[in-house]
Amino acid sequence: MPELPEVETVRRTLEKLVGERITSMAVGRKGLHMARKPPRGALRKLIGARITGLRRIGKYLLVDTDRPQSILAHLGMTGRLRIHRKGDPRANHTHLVIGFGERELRFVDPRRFGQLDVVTRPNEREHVGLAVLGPDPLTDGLDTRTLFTIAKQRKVTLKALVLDQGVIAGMGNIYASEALWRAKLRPTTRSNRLTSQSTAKLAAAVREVLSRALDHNGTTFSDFVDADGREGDNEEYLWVYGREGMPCRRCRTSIRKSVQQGRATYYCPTCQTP
DNA sequence: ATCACGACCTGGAGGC
DNA sequence: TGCCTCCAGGTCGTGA
Repeated sequence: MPELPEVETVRRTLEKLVGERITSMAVGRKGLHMARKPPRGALRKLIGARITGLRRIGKYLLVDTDRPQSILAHLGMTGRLRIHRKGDPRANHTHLVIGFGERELRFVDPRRFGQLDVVTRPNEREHVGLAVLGPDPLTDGLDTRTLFTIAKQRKVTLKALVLDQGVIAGMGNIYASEALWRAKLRPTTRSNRLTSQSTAKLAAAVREVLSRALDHNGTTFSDFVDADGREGDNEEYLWVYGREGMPCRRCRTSIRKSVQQGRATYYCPTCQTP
């Protein structure tokens, strides 16, 4: 579900929590899979703290408090962070409930691929998930020269290159297909074969695809919603993802689907040249 | 060192 | 209706 535009959409709808004081903290007993279990003790110590800001780094969200600690969240595939009223029925797979008087922020994740942790500022970047992240295209920009240098050093497919969080933080499977279509590049092409011109196109395409999706509040393919429960509108603007057999929006060729590294890739066999 | 693959989970959709 | 198989926005550990 959540790639950079979706996580940023959630971040924006969570900003209304700034200034609120944490009055309760309930940690589910079933752990999340990735990182170890959410640190129950460290989370409970934040009762009484006040929210001072919401940040996003790649696909990670940071809930800053007026203490040195921040809550770190990653939504994995099916994670949701939503604001509820205290009495609302609690969904299955609710892993964390942060109370703010009459309101609650709930983290729900059926597949349990998400992550929850507590990090200490200003060393939050030492967290294993954040330490490896490359530039975030929307906050750091995406420098063509840097991307070109990395591409030349490696022989991964372009699909794998743009999905690598150490290369572009925040890219995911939907927008990887979208960006490569936009840049007219074949997903199976090896990164070391990129020219500086095509790298520039790719960098521009990445920025464009992500900011456009953000303008539409993200893509709801099956179940993404923001913190207020609203779906994103970007699905109807997708160029290739999920459009197998439908005409390419540039050249009318039938869009193809293939599987790369176990993940669906969509591309146009005519205008995305190998 | 680099790369591709399977594992980790649950639930929804579609076939029979 | 019910059972089975397949598929899913992410990341990490393994083995080649």
